[in-house]
Amino acid sequence: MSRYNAKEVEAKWQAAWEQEKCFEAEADSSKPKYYVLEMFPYPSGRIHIGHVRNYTMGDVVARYKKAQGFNVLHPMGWDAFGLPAENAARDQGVHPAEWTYANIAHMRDELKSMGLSLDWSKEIATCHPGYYGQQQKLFLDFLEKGLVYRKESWVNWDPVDMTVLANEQVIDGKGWRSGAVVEKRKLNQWMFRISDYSQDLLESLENLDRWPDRVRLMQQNWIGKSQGAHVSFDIVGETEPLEIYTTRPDTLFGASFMAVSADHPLAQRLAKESNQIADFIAECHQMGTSEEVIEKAEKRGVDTGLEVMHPFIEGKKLPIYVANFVLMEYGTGAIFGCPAHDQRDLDFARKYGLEVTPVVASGPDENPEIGNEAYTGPGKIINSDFLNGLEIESAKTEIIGRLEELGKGSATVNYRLRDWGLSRQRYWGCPIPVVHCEACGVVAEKEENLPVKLPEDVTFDKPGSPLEHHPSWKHVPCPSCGKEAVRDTDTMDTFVDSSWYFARFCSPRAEQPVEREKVDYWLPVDQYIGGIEHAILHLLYSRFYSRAMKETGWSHIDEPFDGLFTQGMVTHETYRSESGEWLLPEEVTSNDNGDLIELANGRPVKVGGIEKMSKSKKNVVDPGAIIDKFGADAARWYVLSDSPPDRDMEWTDAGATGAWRFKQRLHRFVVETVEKTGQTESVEPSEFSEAALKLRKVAHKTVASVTRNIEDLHFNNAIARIYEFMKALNEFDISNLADDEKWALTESMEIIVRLVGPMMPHLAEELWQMLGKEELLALSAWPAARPDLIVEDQITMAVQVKGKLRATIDVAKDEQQDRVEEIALAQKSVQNAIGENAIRKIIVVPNRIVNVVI
RNA sequence: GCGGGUGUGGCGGAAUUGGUAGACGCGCUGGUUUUAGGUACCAGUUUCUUAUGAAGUGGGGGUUCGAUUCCCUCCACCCGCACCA
Repeated sequence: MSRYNAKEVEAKWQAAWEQEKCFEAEADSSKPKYYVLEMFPYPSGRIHIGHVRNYTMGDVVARYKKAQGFNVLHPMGWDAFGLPAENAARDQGVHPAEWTYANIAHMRDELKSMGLSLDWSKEIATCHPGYYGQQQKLFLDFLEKGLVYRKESWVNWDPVDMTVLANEQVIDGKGWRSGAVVEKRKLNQWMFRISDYSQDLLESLENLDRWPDRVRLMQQNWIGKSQGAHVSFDIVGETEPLEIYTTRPDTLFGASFMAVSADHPLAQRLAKESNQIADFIAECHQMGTSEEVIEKAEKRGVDTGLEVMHPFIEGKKLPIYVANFVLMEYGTGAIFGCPAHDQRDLDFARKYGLEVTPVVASGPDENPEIGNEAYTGPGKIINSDFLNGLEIESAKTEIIGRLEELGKGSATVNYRLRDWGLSRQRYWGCPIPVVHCEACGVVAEKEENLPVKLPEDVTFDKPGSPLEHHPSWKHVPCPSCGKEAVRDTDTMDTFVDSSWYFARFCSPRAEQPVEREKVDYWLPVDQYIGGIEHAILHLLYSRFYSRAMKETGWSHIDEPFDGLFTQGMVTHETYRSESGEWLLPEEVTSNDNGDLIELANGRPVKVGGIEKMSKSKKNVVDPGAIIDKFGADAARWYVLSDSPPDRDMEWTDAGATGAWRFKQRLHRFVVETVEKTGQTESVEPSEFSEAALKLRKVAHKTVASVTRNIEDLHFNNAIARIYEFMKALNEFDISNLADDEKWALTESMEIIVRLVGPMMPHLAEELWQMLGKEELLALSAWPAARPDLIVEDQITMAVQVKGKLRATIDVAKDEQQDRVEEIALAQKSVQNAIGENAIRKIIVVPNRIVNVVI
């Protein structure tokens, strides 16, 4: 028998699918649609195993849904703008466009070698003017609707490179290339009004019942709705009060200081008169813009010398500090500090010797000690005049009422979600299609001038943005008055590109952002698959974009992704040489003793932890090499089989080998069986032998469970069931087959090939042909499980005594309860375990378990 | 720091969601066949144990007739934190 040659077979079927245009989808309102989408990749140059895992999962769903009779849209594109292309331009002198398109070409080939059921006719790249021009059109529509506005906001500024840095480019407060201490700077930037949608984005999460709970929870917390209060404090000797936001107005009597952000107008004003404050603010501005850095930093502040009057405690004054842990972006940028009941405030108070007054008591103790831990739990209010004895919630209501009477505060709903700043001072992104005119101000580019294309002749040798430096690009006439004006030289955040690509796929070549009939048919995406790292920003921004596109008439939906699945990462062991250098897995082999050694020189290798694959630790495997070695089917099978799809999986060569072996085994089995048994009658026999019936039962049960497992995206379980089925097939004696047994065997072979189809499509297609099928497997229907073959009439029940397993009994399905008890008690091992003890009661869970309680 | 998650044999994991823990795969051990260079098949494989049992799902505690599953607490690792994508 000739060996299965994966390379030839895989290429053959890929060509066949392409020739038949199997996966090209057209909107067709007579058929039910199913839109499967995996998060599109950034064209970094090569696909990695994470991509293989992600796209294989999507492909299984796409092929399965197609077999179920759906009109399936399964497109692919490229998230092609972004920083790495500019870094490559700087480091290697290659133009971002050239670098990007070369990467796309290579990655497209790699993806094609995986045999994915993608509609390549709908391919898009966000860096193509055909895409970003339409994005500019959307932007102008949003602008007209008031969904975009300009505002000053903070950026990380590298004073040596004279450029804005991304958070990841700031390392320990310093620029990654220059090493210069990074400053916060204010720039005029475009913002999307996503915060106007806070309530809607929050409420609608409830209906996203095909999203993972944890993602919904993370979004809920990110939006961060809080019920609190605004409180005005009179500043001693000033006319303007200090306005704060708090979620704990009930702790107002425990206030011992006020704190404002370094960016608060009050701090800014005082800095002009006080060097100490100015210096402190300058220090705060060296902290970077990320919330993580701010929260982790030591709580510090400087006393302004100003004081406020406590609104309820006669004569009590509280000092105002400028503090590094107060965020200008949240609430009003000012707080009152209640150290006893907030950890940050407590750390701060201990550092500056401020008073700590407990106002919530957890127990009967009327004056609990506060050590170095703030008390944030429930309790009764103490030390708080008219609030004493109240529970926290009623105290909140009470004090807000009193504040309102005094005109010094009111109940307020606050959201943590901030507007989305989209301006980037970079070249490789979508130009913002507006012009700044001295006479007319900010003017939208005329629609007929779209796309505003990126200039190609740019250099990256100067610090700052190439668009800013370009000799002519930015100089254009004002679209309104025609006088000399300048383009906005900023480009859009790449999150904008990925916030509507799923809609563009419906009509990828349209001369407008989308064609309504197409998006009306295809959207929303029925199953979206991608990494958990996008749980918040990308998904939230896309949800906002859908709403904004609805408001501007481009779509009918609020929620873009009906079903969401977040897959885990792929990890690998790490290896180091004797001298401590990281080694690639392919540089490592094992010797006769099973110890790992370096392939090059035979020296021992130190094995490190299992970590997320990363270039820096070299624990990466190249999918191209894997596919070359094992074939695409084996690679696909392995990434599906090994771990639950939402969890991290560890890549091991042994695992891939196991997948390869199964592929060979299945191939050999079908080939040999067909050789021995030949063709079968197509008419189903009326009677089956016991062995044939047994096989059929396994086959149909497998259909039922694999179908359910794929619906639930539990691919690893589907594969385990297929392995069990394979075992049953192996046990089936194929010598001297009667006609009915032959028929049952053929049925089972067809079923296993069909079930394997979405996962190992090339092998399955090959075997399908071998079974005499004319139609492509890719176009044929999913098998149905016969209900009469999947029910069992005998059930094995467990018998426990005091919760410990003592016996199992075989009984008829749905056997009478007292009969079950009788059989259970008749077991010798059960009697032994009961011994002299009296039986207190017997619990019988039908068809499951008997528990004798003594 | 804040928010979210994960933890089960030597390894990846399963457990119909409160009902026989370890399905299935890998690895390993023994055997059969001899494939001579990722071979196939059969048997075994949680740990301890006086072979009767006992313990066991990251540690500790709790609820329950019964807990991998629910609650509390601690530990370890992972993801996100608004300019990486």
